[in-house]
Amino acid sequence: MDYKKLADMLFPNITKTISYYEETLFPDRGLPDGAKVTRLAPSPTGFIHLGNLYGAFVDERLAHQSNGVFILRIEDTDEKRKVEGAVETIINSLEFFDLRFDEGAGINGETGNYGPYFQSNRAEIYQTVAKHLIEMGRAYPCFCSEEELSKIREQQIAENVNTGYYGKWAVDRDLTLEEVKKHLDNNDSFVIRFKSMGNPEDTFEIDDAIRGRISSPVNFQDIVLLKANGIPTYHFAHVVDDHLMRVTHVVRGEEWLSTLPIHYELFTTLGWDLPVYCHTAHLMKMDNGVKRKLSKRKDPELGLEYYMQLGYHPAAVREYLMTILNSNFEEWRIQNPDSSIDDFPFTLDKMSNSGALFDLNKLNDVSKNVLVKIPATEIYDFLLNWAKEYKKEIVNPLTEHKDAVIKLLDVGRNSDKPRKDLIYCEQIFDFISYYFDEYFKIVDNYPENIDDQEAKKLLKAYLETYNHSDDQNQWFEKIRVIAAENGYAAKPKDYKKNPEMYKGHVGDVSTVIRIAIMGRSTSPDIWELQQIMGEEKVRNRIQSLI
RNA sequence: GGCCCAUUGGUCAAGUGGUUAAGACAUCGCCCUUUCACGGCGGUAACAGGGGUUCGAAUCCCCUAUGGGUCACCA
Repeated sequence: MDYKKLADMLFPNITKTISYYEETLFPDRGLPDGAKVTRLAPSPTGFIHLGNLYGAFVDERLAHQSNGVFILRIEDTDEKRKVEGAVETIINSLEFFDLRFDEGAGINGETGNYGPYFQSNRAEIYQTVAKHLIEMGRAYPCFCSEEELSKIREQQIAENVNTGYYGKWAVDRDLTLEEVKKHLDNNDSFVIRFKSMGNPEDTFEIDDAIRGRISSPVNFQDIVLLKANGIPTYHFAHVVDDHLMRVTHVVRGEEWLSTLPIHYELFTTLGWDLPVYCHTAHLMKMDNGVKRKLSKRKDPELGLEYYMQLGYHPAAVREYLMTILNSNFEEWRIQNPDSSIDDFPFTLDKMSNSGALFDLNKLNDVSKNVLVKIPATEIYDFLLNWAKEYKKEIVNPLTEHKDAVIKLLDVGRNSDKPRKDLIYCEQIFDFISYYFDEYFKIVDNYPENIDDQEAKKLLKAYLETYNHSDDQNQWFEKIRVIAAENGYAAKPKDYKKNPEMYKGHVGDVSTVIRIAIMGRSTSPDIWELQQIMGEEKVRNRIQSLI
């Protein structure tokens, strides 16, 4: 068989060679030792989720920690799945979470010398490599129709052998030049298949940077390299692109583990070095007592949009992700409370290889601790930007009362034991919403031992002695007096000792006041809040209840 | 079904032949305290099961179970 002739017959217009690409167009990057080149390679379906972010974070850290390069490559080889505007969505989402690309697809076109970065624009490159494989006798055209393929499949099932296109089942494997020519003249559509030399009995071993040594049977399937439209399958595109883009580390989900043998055979057949594979575990979720993979249909918390809508701070999400990415991160964080997350020495071998359960509780806890370190003015800006996008009706109130809001956000945060009330925007706004008259609502009930009449009496007394310029101590002493005068213990300890002597204690009195002013039975310090709200607002709220 | 991967408290997890089996979140109790939050102290709670190997196994091997992935001209 004259493979060269076959190759020219199939690809008469391909005149470039692999070495042209390897040496002239995409030469070695000349990066310092240890610099890692990684890539995020999403398909433009318009849906980017937490799992993507998780993997992207690994790519980003690997590249930027080693002075390497982080590439965005768009895997748009499947026309059916393309979604308009998806690339913009992907870039915007990743940027929101502070993941920056050095190279590849971008909002304003591509940057970098190893493009194009859209696979749909790389057809000539793939065809050059395919042609080369045909010349080697390791690829061939296959003219089988879908019907023929499913017929083969049926028979394999009937005979109880492995399904697929391989060995003696690969009927077009040894077509003669004349047969190929006849098909071509007939304008029959065809794909290019890889000619596998693998024996299903053989196994190979490979080191995965996350999972360690893994072994599996070698590939023996003649998988499709180029589809009928001349566009490559994922397998072929992965091998060609990652080689030519000089990618050193391939980070991808564990669903790719089972096709690793294909990639292994492709790389070795072409005589190319394998990248370091890093197969990440899936994010899981607890559902009715069983652990299962997060699903984009059933689980809104998988979508990045979910966190953006609730207004989680990107730094909090990153921080949380890092805690599940590297098991020693939390320990490091305790020792380096004020360091940037970028200073943490992220390593692949500290990554778990079993699926982590996504834990909203933990995210919230992490978020509290992240936000407590962010200045109130910055939180204000973040809150405002969030509102502009997701809760427009509060933009005006927020802007009009900017100074007060900043103070409210900062209450109790500037001490050795700062309050950690702030988690995410939706919750933060709720937390301070009582300030705004249009959102103020009485949601909690007075303590059980106090009825409406009693509450009115206490509030009246409070209003009569209220002096807005009292300091915190003077203010609270007055409350103790009111308590005592009305039969409440001025100190909770007194009440505890002799509960039968009192109607309650000073805490009950302050609760009544808190409810009158804030509408709820829990809040930060009343005096501080009153100072922020101003005398008029305080007096009005009390007045309206008596 | 074949093949591959995984399995330590409710969750994330440390652990790589000898540990009282860490720590964090959650939970519960106590303390601090005018509420809440913060903080402090303490408690409950785990090596999926069964066989080996070994003086000794969470750690090595085998089997079983469970969960996950994959078997496309999708990625």
